[in-house]
Amino acid sequence: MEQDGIALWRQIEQTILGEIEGKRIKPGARLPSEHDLALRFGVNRHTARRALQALSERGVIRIEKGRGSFVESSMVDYRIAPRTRFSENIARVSRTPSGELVRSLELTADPLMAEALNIDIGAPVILLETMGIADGQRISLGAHYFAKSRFAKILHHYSRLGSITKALAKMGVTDYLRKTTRISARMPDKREARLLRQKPTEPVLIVESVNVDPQGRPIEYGVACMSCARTQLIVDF
Amino acid sequence: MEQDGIALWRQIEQTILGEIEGKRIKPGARLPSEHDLALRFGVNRHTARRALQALSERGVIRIEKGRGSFVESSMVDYRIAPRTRFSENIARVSRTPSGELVRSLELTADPLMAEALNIDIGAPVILLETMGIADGQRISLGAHYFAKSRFAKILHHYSRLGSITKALAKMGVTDYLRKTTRISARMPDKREARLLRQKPTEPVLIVESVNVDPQGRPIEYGVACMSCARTQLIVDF
DNA sequence: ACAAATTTGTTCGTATGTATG
DNA sequence: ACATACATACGAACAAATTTG
Repeated sequence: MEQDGIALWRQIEQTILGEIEGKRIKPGARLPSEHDLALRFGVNRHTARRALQALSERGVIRIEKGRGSFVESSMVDYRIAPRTRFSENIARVSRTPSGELVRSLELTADPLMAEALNIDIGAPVILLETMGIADGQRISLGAHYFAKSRFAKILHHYSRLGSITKALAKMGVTDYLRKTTRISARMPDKREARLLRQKPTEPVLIVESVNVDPQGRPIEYGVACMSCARTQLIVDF
Repeated sequence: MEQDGIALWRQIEQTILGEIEGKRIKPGARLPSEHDLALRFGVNRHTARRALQALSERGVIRIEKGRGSFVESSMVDYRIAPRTRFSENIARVSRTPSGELVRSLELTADPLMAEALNIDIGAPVILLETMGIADGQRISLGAHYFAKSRFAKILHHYSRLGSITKALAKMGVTDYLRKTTRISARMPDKREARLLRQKPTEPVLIVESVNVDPQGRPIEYGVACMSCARTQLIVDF
């Protein structure tokens, strides 16, 4: 049975996952039938089936009764580097990036925002909530906080340009970089799951970052909530 | 009530969270009672209670009936940088690091391992599974894969030294750095939840990395599974 | 319209190793 | 040391959906 401490079906899962991630099986392609996989790995059909089930739970494949198992459109590698920009990030993997404003509102700085933006607690803050989309797939729900004192017109520019980088450029910020990045994960609330079109039983990655201008002054405090079935963070140094 | 699009209790949750993360309320300390918090924020006790409930679900505080709410021992900031080492990482935040071997076994390289370690599929691989502990709290369950051809004696050295960095040094690898890092999240399986002493309903962060020597040759392929209630990843550039 | 073949889904039964108390 | 529960793995059979001839 389990000769080397790792369950057979897990090994099979890993092997197939590797073939999918390495693009040796392409997105949309049909996997061999359960029967064939069982033959190939020399196991019972149940064991092969278990591996497929696990891949399906990961969102890597989709199983259709009577038809077979199919590789889902691949995960987006979201690169985190000092100059991460959403649109560049998505464009690099030859996908069509698009942003959409979910809502925008004004509020007053709570201690977290105040510290990140280096403003007083209670100072006015503008929040832009955006949906990041790649090839029609909803990738991230981002909350972007700006000090109103400096970026009062951010909403105006963003709604015309559809890009935070471009909106900031209009306001004299031609360059900025990532100062801190904190990554965690949790279960989504109902609203997040609905907006990201994902199951509420699947976790989301939370990426918190502060962007500063070349002089080190805080520009933006952002909290992104990413579907972890559709994205994978890649850290570049 | 919800004057600016974000529920009151969420704002209170954020404010208290900020105070906890900023160490203005220290680990182990008792929070003000629900009644006092309600007075402070000018809301009904139920609203304050909702915020506490949310913090408790996040694992940030622990609520004891009839006694009060207490700040859990704080989250560990786990830094990811080119030279990340577990023990240095934990020592920096003045905690006691310790490692523990969960199990070790030999297996043959699946496509994922083979690519990462630059060896043939099916080549012998040594797996060390370790538990990373900080201040008695279980932080991470790490799977470390080494090519047996080069690191046949890794288990021998690790079991005497209790540190992978030191074991590698014994084998001539005095320096190594992180080549790639991929971060994702998922629900833990039962074994992972049990070993990490966490609820199976709480997600785990998955950090996959390849460490290489200064010449760029792969040394170790690692997959760490981290309790995301107790850790937060910080990316440093 | 129908039959046959293929493929996934489900339910029995049996056996074994591992973890827990 | 023992009993119990659980996950793993194999085997056989049949049901349900889909495709093909």
